Amino acid sequence: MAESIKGLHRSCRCAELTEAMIGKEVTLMGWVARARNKGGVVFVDLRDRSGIIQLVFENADIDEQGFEKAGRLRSEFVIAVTGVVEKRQGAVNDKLATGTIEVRVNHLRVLSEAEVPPFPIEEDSKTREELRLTYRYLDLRRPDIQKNLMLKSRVMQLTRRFFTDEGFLEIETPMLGKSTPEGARDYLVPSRIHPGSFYGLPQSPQLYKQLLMCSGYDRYIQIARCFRDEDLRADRQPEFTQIDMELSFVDVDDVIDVNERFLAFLFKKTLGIEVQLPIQRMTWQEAMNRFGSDKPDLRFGMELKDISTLVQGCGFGVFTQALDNGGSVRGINAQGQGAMPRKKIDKLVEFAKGYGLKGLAYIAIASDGTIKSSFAKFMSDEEMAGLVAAMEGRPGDLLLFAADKTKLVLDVLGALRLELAKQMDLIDKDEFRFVWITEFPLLEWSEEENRYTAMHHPFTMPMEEDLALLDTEPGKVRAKAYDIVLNGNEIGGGSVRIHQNDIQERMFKELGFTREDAYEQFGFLLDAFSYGVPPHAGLAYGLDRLVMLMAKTDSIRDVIAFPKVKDASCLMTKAPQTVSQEQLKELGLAVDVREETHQSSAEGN
RNA sequence: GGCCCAGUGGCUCAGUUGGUUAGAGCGCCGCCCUGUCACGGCGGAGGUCGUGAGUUCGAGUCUCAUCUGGGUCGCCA
Repeated sequence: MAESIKGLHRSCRCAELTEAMIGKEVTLMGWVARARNKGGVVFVDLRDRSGIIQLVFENADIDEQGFEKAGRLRSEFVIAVTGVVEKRQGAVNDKLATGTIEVRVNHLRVLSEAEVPPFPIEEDSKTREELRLTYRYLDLRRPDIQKNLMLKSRVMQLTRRFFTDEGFLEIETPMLGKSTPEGARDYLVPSRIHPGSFYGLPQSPQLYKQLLMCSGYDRYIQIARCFRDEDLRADRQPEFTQIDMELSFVDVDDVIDVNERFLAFLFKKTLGIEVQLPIQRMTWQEAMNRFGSDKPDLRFGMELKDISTLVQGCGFGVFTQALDNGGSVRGINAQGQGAMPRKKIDKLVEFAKGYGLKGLAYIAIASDGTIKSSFAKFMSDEEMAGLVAAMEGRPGDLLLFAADKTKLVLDVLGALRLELAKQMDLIDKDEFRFVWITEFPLLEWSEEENRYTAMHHPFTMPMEEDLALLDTEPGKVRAKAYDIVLNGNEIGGGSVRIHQNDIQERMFKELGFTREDAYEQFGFLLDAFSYGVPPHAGLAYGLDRLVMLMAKTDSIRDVIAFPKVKDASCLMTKAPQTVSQEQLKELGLAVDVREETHQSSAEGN
């Protein structure tokens, strides 16, 4: 039976008690984490978001009825107790922050009884995620998730403090906006007042923040919810939060400067970590060549080597054909892996095939220096020795080579490098290694659309020194775009925006936009620019991903209170669901779906 | 859309080459216990093996399909 809270006031949270409070009477409220009934004495671990304190119930201190109630306490009951803080009479528990003290209870109220939870409420849960997400409200009681969400709260607070102190204004932008077909798929919201018309939920506040610059709010920040209707990943949710900012009268260095000071501030205040400033910078081209990635993990080496020139005219058709087709041949050296069993190498080959590569060539160097290779028979001994030398191969090393279109080769070796680092345990999990990636390509050739698309977005400023190339070799134009990368994860990115009409028009032309297309989609922004626009630039962090890395967890779901699962549904609420005919009618909508889709959402399991 | 992994009592797992009443730890329930803290002792309940079809004398174990969850490629300006 549940009792009232009437007349009771919580003194503090459980783990906020200290030895300094010994002798004081306190009132605590929380959940029963564990009850140990010894017959004549009952111990209860009381839990709240601060941690755990041990309660002692003994006949001498509490009335008969209260003592009997204490004996009936079960896990997850919500209780209120009044008692005196004491130094422990028995052994101390050094696993608890409050392990030297306990509260001797003289009054107990059961505020809420509880069913036995479907899985244990404990740190480092072993329970499968499916179940935890179905009962997310219970999962959220677990100390590790609580720590993550408290860290996220702190990050948001420090973010606001830092940028406010730097003269930024926090301004909200609409959730109900205009759908823009460029980029990710939009989530659409039907309009009741305009049947057949839809709002688009923001993929980011991009256009609004540029408008704010036009309006003179020269430093803007927002912790903004964003939506992208694309497939999920371990670090990707359809609904996520950005730390979004835009600055006027600035160039690349200004944005980088304030942001690296922000990161240093944030990591110092939350994790006590000193971020060395300035943060290293690397051009996109260098990152791709050395690491096969535009978000390189610099916590370990194993850099890629381009051996295209070396294998030119060699006897191995796979290599020469790749070169003939304009591709390249590159390799990595997995040091000390020369004895890797054939089966494991085959697995790596399969891994590479997953990216679309046809195969991997390898040279395994035994500890005595003898060579085992998948392609030695096509090469002379001198050529093989040359390869080994170029890869700095030493006895005991495993050299892996990919030959194909350069983009694919880089992709595969970049992924292979990470995979091998994981297998070889090369990564120091306690290290936080930042790097700015700069000078991204402005445009990217899209095979399926048969045109250039913006790598960042259509308002990204080309580098001045490349402007001339825009008409001749658009693929070679570099942009004033930058990403901030942490431990191989893109945690933020941004660019300087185009504020000159003529450049914007050339940009649209390269993207295959007619003047009409451009005005149809972005007319309000272009108009705004015609009334006086300051040079401006910005950046946005993926807050969830950033906190995920700070919390050292592998899943973004661990830092989001109510995340979606892989198919973008919510196991707890069962969203999304079908709606009534009345609702549809009011919106002027008719639903036309194949039967299969329609049934699966109705029943779970 | 493709590929890979997992699905056995409330939770986490085991289950040999397909073979009689499917096991364990934790949890749960009852009784006992005044210093435990992953408390302890004694006793007990609880599953037909995600679902469906098939192969077989016989399937948790093999085959196919399907559902659920995870990872990943494509996708994510």
